[in-house]
Amino acid sequence: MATIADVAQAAGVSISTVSYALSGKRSIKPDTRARVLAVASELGYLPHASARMLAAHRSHIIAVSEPVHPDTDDAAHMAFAMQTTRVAREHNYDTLLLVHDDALEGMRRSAATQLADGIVVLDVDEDDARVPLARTLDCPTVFVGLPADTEGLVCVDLNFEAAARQAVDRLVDAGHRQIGLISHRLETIERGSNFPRRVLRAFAERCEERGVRHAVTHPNGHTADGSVRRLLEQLPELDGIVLNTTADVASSLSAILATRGLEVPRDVSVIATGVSFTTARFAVPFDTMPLDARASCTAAMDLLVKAIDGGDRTPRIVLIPPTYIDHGSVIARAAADPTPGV
Amino acid sequence: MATIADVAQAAGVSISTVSYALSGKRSIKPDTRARVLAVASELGYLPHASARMLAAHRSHIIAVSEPVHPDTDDAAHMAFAMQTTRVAREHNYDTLLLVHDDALEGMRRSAATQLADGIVVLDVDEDDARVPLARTLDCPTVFVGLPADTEGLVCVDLNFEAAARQAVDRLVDAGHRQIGLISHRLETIERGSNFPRRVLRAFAERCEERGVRHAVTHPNGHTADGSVRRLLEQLPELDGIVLNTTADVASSLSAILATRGLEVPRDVSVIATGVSFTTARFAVPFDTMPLDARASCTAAMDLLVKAIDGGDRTPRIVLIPPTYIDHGSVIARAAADPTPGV
DNA sequence: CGCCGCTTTCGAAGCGCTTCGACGATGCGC
DNA sequence: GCGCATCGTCGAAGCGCTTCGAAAGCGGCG
Repeated sequence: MATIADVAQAAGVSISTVSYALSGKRSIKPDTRARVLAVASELGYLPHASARMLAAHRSHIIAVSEPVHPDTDDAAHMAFAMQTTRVAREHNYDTLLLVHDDALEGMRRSAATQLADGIVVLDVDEDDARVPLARTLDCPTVFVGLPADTEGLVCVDLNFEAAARQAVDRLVDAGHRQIGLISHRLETIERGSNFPRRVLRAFAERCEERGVRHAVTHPNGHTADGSVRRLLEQLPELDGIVLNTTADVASSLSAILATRGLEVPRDVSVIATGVSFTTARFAVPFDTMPLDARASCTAAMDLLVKAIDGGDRTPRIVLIPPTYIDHGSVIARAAADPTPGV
Repeated sequence: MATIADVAQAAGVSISTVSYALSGKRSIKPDTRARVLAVASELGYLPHASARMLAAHRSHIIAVSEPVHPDTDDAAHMAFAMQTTRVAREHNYDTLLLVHDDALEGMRRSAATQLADGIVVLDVDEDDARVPLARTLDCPTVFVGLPADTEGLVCVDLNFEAAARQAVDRLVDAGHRQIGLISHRLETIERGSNFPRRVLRAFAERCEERGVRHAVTHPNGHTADGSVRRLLEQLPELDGIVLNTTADVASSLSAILATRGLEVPRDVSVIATGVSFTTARFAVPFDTMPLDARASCTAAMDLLVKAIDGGDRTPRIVLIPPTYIDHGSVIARAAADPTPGV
């Protein structure tokens, strides 16, 4: 409730001196500055948010656009929203949450009213309506995820292709010969998130390059049983599984393999790749290359702050290299063809 | 980018006339008003957020305090944060997300800088540090959840006691004689959320009143197997289960009962009560009395808006009556003692 | 000694909006 | 026909802050 005028009066200086003492934008004699700071903290002075915004042409607020579809993975979304908020605070920004139908209108509104200094767009679809909108807004915007047309945008995403390739390489290097990919449900893929497709493509290409048999399946429901059955039909000697799917499907995998007498990693090695859940607490923990909300949001916020404060709005795509976390779910296989070498 | 001065000039009226035409706070001649509105929408005029805040002493922003613990149920939290945001928009408020360690400091800051007009406190613990803080803030605050000491607070919560009693009554009325409650993990309860305790107490009391055998168990991990075993030890003729637990435990229940030859509802009836997940897509959908984020947040926002706009800050506790959703997981039992009546 | 340049501080002009008081114009009753 | 109430509009005073330009004070140098 104390205003800058109260502080100025109590410290016996002018309002502008207080302002400069607190912001450090001009040099103030050290003892004056100390006195001002002491008085300010004594009075519990905090600058009035809207007055500061109005005068400084900066709100220190970042809008977070977070759409919610029926098939939304709430836990994953939560993680991204939370991390965005946390990282924003580290840069001294607050976050305004824009959800649902309001995601578009909210972006427009918070940009036009200059409520937000910048926008973070989460859960980007291949063909996302927020892409053309962002181009018209004249408000720094960072996309977390990769739309089809990235012309003029700043985007951050996990390098899903690298993650898929690395998973294949790990398995092939360890002697696996028949590798299955359990992907996302078809409806999810059709709805537009593009990373499942990127994983699909990179997985298949890498398997071809490395010359191993491979197959892909999409779960129907919330468990992996149909997927396992279909994989085994195509790959009778299935010895490696790459997971790029939801938590419920992944967590059901061990038990379902067990019903067929298959044990992880004794009979089948498993690697999760580009997934947003942690596999550490599964009955059998899987090796994983997580889609790490913290890493993505940190990178996104760095770019956004650079755009806001530094005026650097050059379009760019930042692909975050995947990290491999070993939980022991991959073991070396004896060579499939046991003819002695050379 | 257009300012109110641009609109005024284009419409040939003064700034204050534009302001009144748009806000409706004074009467303006209909055709003047129409002209102003036309010009405003043509110019795409939207009032500058901070200028409006500063002049009107109102930010139209509500802070949402959402702590995140290690054992947080992300999906449930997401639902509450999203619903709060959605409902706030219906009242023309935006929401600022305060998470984690910043939950306390953020409340203080957004109140002191008058960034927020009001605060919604989510996931309230029995002994929540945000309670004493709220009492000092002089910023309208609504708690979603019930702390131990509600003195002077405005709180909204599901009537968990009524939900527990109603679940017991349903089962007893349908002839069940041995009812088990699967509660939350002990660590969750000890951490401080109080609704599990309220359910425990009301469940036990109601069972006593109705004169049925009952038992309570807390899961250890993420499935219900230990809980089912312990319930059956105490209640060999277990014929009804009340669930007030997490989604993973609940979703594992049918399969675990099946391993003991028990089928829902043929052998055991099940009612979920005060849970934040939906049971509709379970293999066997359970009857449920959901902890409905939408209902809680709507009620909370109504109270908050009343406090902000109407100045009505009278402390009160609003308990939301539970709704029973029938999925057919409860069937009538033959009377345990089959002596023919009268 | 006077001038210059530096440091430190101050005054005042906004930022774009809301809102209060006032003023001219119009309509009514007596 | 005059006074009075009412309606519609306007001007100006803020809201609390940032920031620019300038003033004041001071030491050093020619």
